[in-house]
Formats: sequence, C-alpha cells, structure tokens
Amino acid sequence: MASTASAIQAPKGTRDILPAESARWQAIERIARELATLYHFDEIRTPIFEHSELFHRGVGETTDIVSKETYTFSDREDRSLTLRPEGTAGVVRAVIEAGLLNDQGARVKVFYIGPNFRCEKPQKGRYRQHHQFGVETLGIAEADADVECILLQMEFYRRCGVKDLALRINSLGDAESKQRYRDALVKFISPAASTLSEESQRRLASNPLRILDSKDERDIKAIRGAPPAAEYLSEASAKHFTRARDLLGKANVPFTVDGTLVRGFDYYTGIVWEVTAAGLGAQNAIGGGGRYDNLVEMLGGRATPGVGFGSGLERLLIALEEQGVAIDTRQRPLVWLVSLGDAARDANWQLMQQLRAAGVRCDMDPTGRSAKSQFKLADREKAAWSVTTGDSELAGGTVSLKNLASGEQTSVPRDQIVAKLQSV
RNA sequence: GUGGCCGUAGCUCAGUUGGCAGAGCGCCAGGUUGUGGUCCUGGACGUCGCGGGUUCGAGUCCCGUCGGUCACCCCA
Repeated sequence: MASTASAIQAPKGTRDILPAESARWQAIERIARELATLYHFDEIRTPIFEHSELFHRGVGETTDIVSKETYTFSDREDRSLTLRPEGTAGVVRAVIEAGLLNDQGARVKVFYIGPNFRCEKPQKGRYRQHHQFGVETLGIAEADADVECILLQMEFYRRCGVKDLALRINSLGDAESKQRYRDALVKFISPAASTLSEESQRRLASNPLRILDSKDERDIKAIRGAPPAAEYLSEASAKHFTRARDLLGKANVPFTVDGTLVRGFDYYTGIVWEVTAAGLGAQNAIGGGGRYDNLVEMLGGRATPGVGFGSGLERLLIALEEQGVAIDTRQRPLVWLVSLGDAARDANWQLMQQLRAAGVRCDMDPTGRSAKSQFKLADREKAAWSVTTGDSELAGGTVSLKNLASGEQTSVPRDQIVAKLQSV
C-alpha cells in the first residue's frame, strides 16, 4: 500500500465486479440467456454509445433520463454522442438500420444483456453504470406478445429464486387515447394547479401524466378523484388491455391493475408494467416494460409495433442477497498440485499442462513454499483434491492423491493420474 | 440537483476533556527435514480519505473537498 502517488478510484456510482462476485453474475446471465433462447429470442449487442439525437427522439426530451441524466460528449469530429441510458432505443435503431423490419409482416424477437449509464446521485440499487437484461418483440401488435414478455420476465425471476414479487400493470392506451386522457387530466388538475408541488407544476405542461405517480402529498391530494385512464381508452386499446389481463390470468400470473402506474419514457403507448421485489429499499423496481407502437416510426423505420422489458441486474442481485437466496455458482472441482523440491516442481509443471489439456481444473504454487503452506493454499482456494509429488513419488513413479474433504490419501501411478482425475 | 449519517490495518471496528496508532479476524513464518481445514508461538502490514486552518501538540476541533451510504427526486 505504500505508494507515493494517490490512488485512482472508480468513478462515482460505478462498481467493480470483483472475482468474488463474478460467478453470481455469470449465473444469472446464464439463466437469462437460456430462458430467452427457450422463448425464441435471439441475442443482440449494440454499441454502448449512440448519436445523442437517438435518445432525444426516442426516449423523449421531457424524460428526466434524457433531459438531465445522460453522459453526453463530443467526439473529435464534433458529433454529439451519448452513453446509452436504456436499451430499447439502440435496439430499435439497430433493427431498423439492418433492415430486419423491411419485409412485410417481419417480426424480430431479441434480447440483450449490457450496461446503461445515467448520471444520477447513487444510492441503494441505483448506480451510474448499471446492467440490464431486456427483451424486445417488434412486429406483433397482439397482446399475446406483451404477455409473452411478462411471462418470460417472471420466469426469469423465478429461476433466479427471487421471492416477494409484485407485478403491476396499467394501460394508457394508444397515442390518441393517451392524448385524450392527457387533456382530460390537465383539465381536471388545472383549477388546483397552484397546490401542486413545484416539480408537478412544471410537469402539468410538459408531461402531466407523470403527476399521477408522484409521491408528494400535495400532488396525491390534487389528483384525488381524477378520471381513470381506462375511461379514455380507444376501443382497440381497451380490447388489447382486456386480452392481456385475460392471458395473464390463464397463465396464473398474479398481478394488480394500478391506474397510477406511469412509466418514465415518452415512447410507451399501451400497456406498461412494473415488477417490484422485497429487499431493495426505495428503489424497489426490479424490472419494467411496456408497449411502444410508435417508436419504430419515430426513429425513421416503417411503422411497426413493439413491446419489451428491461430488468436491472444489480437490483436482482441485491434482492437475492437481502432475501438470503443462494445462487448456484458451483464450478468443476479444483485440483491443487503440491511440489516438494525443485525436481517435483518441474514434474508438476508438466503434469499441470497434461491435466489442463484433459479438462481438469488445476493450479499450483510455484514459489517453493513448505508443504504446510501449499496445503493451506489448497484449502483457501477450496480445492477438492491435492496431488503431491516429492522425492519418494518421483522414485516410485507415483503421485499421492488426497481427497481434501475426507483427508484420505492414496498412491496412484503417475501415468494414471490424469485419467483418474478426469473421472472425479 | 437537495438533505441525513459515515470515511482509522486486507476486513469489521475501538480510540476518553486534543497528549506515544489499537483489538479481533485475515495474512506470513515457525512449532511438524513431506500434509490443510483445530491449537500454540512469533512476525509483517497505517500518507487515520484528501487539502487547508486553529493549537506547543490534531485520528480527535473548524472549513473545504473527494468518496461511501440512506432518503427525496427519478428509475432497472
């Protein structure tokens, strides 16, 4: 630690995934990939930065995420670029650009796992770089696609072992329904505008629907008795919502309809949903999604409906941790080679190559420490087996194989040890 | 962006009205010329987050700053 230069720290709100935790990440990412593939979604990987315009047009100028939380910078050619704050806009941009929606009736089902960036003040479950697993279905307008996404999402949580989940859904309807409801809401709230919180007074003009899910007492009071969104749904939107609830019921997925659920991004049009989990503190949304039937067109593609969700992986891991859920991070057993003397060390160096070539996970300490120290290391590294070589083994053409859990040690001919360890 | 709490060894933390920098765990070595997870003995490891101020003297008091944490806000 004695260094003259001051140590550089990770940027605020970012975290290193250290060796002790990476197995947990790999485990949930593996579950996500297997499950998405099972539901016939293919992986897509898009850049972590995009032209800033993409998020302004796609996610929306009035959303906090775009208006005050992006990491935006100019490159050497003076183009404005932004680290992606969410996954959907980039995926839709990529799908349009690759022409995957150009055929009539084309559909695309993709999933992604990767980092997003938002310059917020960090707190529990909220980081400046966070990771999401998400899926998008493009080209299917039916509620079946919405419900497929929700089922996949809930099954993901089930397989990871999260408990105490709550699914809430709502529908603000298509663009026309949303506009009608927006007008009605403004009309209802306006007489009491001066009693709203400062933030909501601003939102009354820019994004009045957001006032619905404000936690501010003044806002809650002002919207009491406000007309429900359901009354302003077009016939098509109402039908869509009904079918979605019906399908969820038949799939035995518990949910509640929450008329105050309004999700942040401008591109949402019909159904939106959110899943919360116990153990997360104030940031208790573990994932959310919704339908965005205008986004593809807004981004320059042929008008195509879309639906998807994003799920925060840090929050998932926090919930699992807080709930005391064990994640299966088992690896193949580790073999530790113990060398007593230089000749033995050289022999073990060769043996280690043979074992690795044969698929046996193994390691050794090359620093010439005492047998005791080498066994302590094996113990600390959670090795299952030790293979000891010393003068007597070299003379006899054997190694000493020890089961470190039971302490039992046997002599094995040197030319049989690789095959023997392959079979344990 | 606003506010509360917190930064001392690798980790968890003590440190009294300002007066020699501490404990437990972990780590290294020995006890056992070749055997771990128990035990015993010894040892190493600190810019007290950083910068400034007050003072004879600051881990301790004051100011600033960086970071962590929690909440608001927002969201995964």
